[in-house]
Amino acid sequence: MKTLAALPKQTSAPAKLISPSTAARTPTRIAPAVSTESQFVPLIHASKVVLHLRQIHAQILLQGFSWSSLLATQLVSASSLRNAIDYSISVFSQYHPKNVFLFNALIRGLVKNARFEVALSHFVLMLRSDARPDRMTYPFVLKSTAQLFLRRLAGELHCMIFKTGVELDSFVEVSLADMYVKIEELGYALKVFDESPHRLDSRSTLLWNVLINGCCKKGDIVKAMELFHTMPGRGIKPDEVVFLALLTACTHAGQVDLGLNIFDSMRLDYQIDPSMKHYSLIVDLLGRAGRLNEALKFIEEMPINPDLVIWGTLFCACRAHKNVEIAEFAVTKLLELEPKHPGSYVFLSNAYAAVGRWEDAERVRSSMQDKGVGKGPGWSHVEVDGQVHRFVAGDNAHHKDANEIHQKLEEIMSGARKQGYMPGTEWVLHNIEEEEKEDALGSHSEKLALAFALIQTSPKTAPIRIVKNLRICGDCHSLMKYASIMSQREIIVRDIKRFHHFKDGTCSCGDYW
DNA sequence: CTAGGGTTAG
Repeated sequence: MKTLAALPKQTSAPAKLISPSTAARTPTRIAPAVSTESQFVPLIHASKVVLHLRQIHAQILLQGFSWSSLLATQLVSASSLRNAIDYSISVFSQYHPKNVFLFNALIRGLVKNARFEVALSHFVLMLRSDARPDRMTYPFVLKSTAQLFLRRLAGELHCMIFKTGVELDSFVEVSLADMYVKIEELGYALKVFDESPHRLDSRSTLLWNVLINGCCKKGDIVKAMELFHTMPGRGIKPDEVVFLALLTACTHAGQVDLGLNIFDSMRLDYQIDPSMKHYSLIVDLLGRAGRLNEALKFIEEMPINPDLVIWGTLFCACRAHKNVEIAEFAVTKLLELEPKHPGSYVFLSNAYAAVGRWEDAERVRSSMQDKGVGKGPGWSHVEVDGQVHRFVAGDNAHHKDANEIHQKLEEIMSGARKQGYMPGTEWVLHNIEEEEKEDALGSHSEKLALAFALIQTSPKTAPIRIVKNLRICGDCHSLMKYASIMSQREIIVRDIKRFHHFKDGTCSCGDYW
């Protein structure tokens, strides 16, 4: 099959294509390119499946001369949004020369599909090409950098934006601030915020949310509340998202009453209807603090029907506080919801296991795998010398340093045991998503990442920074503390909820998270 | 004459 690159380009040979002799022989080919393009664009947008896109692609190929970067861009963009990122990459690589639109479409698609490393490598290709990154490029590049915790690149990108005079519109600013939040440089995030001409725009709620969320993630609820309270005075209307951040922070800080006040204020002072997420945060807030009866009462008085997350949250709280009675009630409710909610498997399986119904637990677990509804494996990554290394729970066999990592892990664990570390088997059953198989405890992805980083980096250098896609489990949390003592290193884990700083045997979250 | 965008939480 001919590749797109091999086809004559419309701009390079127009004279030849419309010459009378050519036109006479191939009359269908003299239609103006513009009309051909405009004919394809809506088709691409209307395509629901990748197969359609491939058919359109083939059709465009048949009319080779009207192939344009616009169509290529549309194809790349449409296929990436339909979960066919590999097809996007192949269209992208076939079209030359690549302009800024094409690069942007691909980078955006890669980010939407969580292929952050690949997104960054295409950004590098872009820098080496004639296409110059613009204000549409940076939000995605910044997002990738943030996700991968690449602190050095973060600064370089900010410089690049500044030096090349890319317009700092509110999108770029939000992305910049959020990147600094995610790499835990709250000071820089605040600087971006303070210098933003958009921050007092009534539509700048997002920028405020990013900052407040940053404070919450770091555990600085005082600063978060301070920022929050300055919003109305500046004409910024808090939205439902900022309350999610604040309530989560209250839960992590054990500030139950503050959280309840914020929840009331959200409804009464700001007229925001709580969503299911807000309700489950309150259940978590009460539950974690051991106020289980109140949590139950709260659920029963909710104006909407509690979903499985709510019952699952209550169930986890009951287990932590060893309240069998309410736990069983929560399990009953979870069972009632089972047929309707394909996402309930993790909770349900744990609930069965907790009441000793191992066969049911196993049945749920395997049907979860059959239907492919698992939340995906836990993974962690860690950066060493600018390279991102990713680890998946229980599976480091393919890693080239698998033996060394395993050995190092053994060494850490036995050292920790001497200092009082007890492998926390209760976490095997805890609802920390997918990683709870017994043998997986010793090979959780964050442990693998830690061992790898300790091998690869020399003592007393920069902190080890690990990113984890789920919440860190209690056993790993405990081991990290011992590891921070033995290695004399600072270890930072950014999990899905917040930052954990391990130093000299303690964690910044105060073990309540 | 020009396609494409940011916060919770993947």
